[in-house]
Amino acid sequence: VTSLGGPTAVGAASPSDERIESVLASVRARGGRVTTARRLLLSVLFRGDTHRTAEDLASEVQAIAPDVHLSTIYRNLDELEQLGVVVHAHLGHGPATYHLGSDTHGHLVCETCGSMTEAPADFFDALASNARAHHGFAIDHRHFAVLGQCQACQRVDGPPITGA
Amino acid sequence: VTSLGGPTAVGAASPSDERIESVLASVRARGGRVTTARRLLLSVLFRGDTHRTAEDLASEVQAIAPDVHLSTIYRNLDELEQLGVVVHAHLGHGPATYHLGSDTHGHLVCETCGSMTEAPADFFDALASNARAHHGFAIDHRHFAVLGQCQACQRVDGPPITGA
DNA sequence: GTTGGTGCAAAGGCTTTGCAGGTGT
DNA sequence: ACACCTGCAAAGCCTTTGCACCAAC
Repeated sequence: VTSLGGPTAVGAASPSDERIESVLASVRARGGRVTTARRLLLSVLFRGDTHRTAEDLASEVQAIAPDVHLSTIYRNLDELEQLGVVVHAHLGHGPATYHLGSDTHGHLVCETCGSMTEAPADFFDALASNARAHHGFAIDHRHFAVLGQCQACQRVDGPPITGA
Repeated sequence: VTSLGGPTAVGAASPSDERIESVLASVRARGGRVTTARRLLLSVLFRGDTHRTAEDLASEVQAIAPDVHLSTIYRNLDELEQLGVVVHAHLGHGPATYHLGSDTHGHLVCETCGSMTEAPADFFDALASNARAHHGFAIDHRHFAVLGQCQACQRVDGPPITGA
């Protein structure tokens, strides 16, 4: 079940507004323009739950500006990823999910029921050490989920076939 | 009667022939038929390199029987996966690769250059313990690769911009 | 003869791209 | 004014599916 990702605590002035403006400043500095689609996407990103697909985000943007096209969302997510504002993760088959670059957790995804659990970054420390020591390889535990089987599905699948 | 893909027509039986026949016995036991495509796919699987895509395998089969269609390869790989003979792994974006179920290694894939390194199963022991202890989750380190950056690409990307 | 497998073509799901016209600076 | 960005439609990539014929048992 979900936990992390609730809206930030309410303050006098919305803290996401500051973050949005800060990102838009980077966009401008890079020669980019501040468009409605871009601003809306950012506000949706900073406000909502984590683990949303491009289509989820598009729907939320389109609730306010119905003409914003899915391809625009993809293009903007791409740019935001280059700026380090968001990262996308592949949680098994199906569409990628996007979340804020500040999130450092990984994901455990059940191959049987599709449920997802967040895994703190330090779950991956030993694997990271092994990869670095043996191959000089720096793992990125956020990009692809770790697949496997959740507790509930292990119980169900466990006894192979008992006959009918 | 065709000799195509049958047990080696001339000469002593090879070790893969035995394995092929053993798999085909399981297929028959399950009510399946032994077809040319199926036999050829198996011989290609047992003979060749690991980490081949469905299309790679199709090409190799088609070198002998040009009419075998890619969709037949997919269907047969699917069935072989249910029998535990093969597993497929997603090595980042791009097509899945298939290898023998007896392979237990995982994969480290460079996000920058796409190079792939095999990681022994025990690299994942600590992660597996964490996942089990904290979430009762049984990881399957073979299904999805661990992404990251290889040594060479870290050197190139590492120093941001050193000028000319 | 029955069942299951196959070739082919078409669709499916997710994402990217080409283009012509609109928009921010 | 200029480059950038956008909406739209179409393509692309990998994989699955529907269907009629054929082959294995």
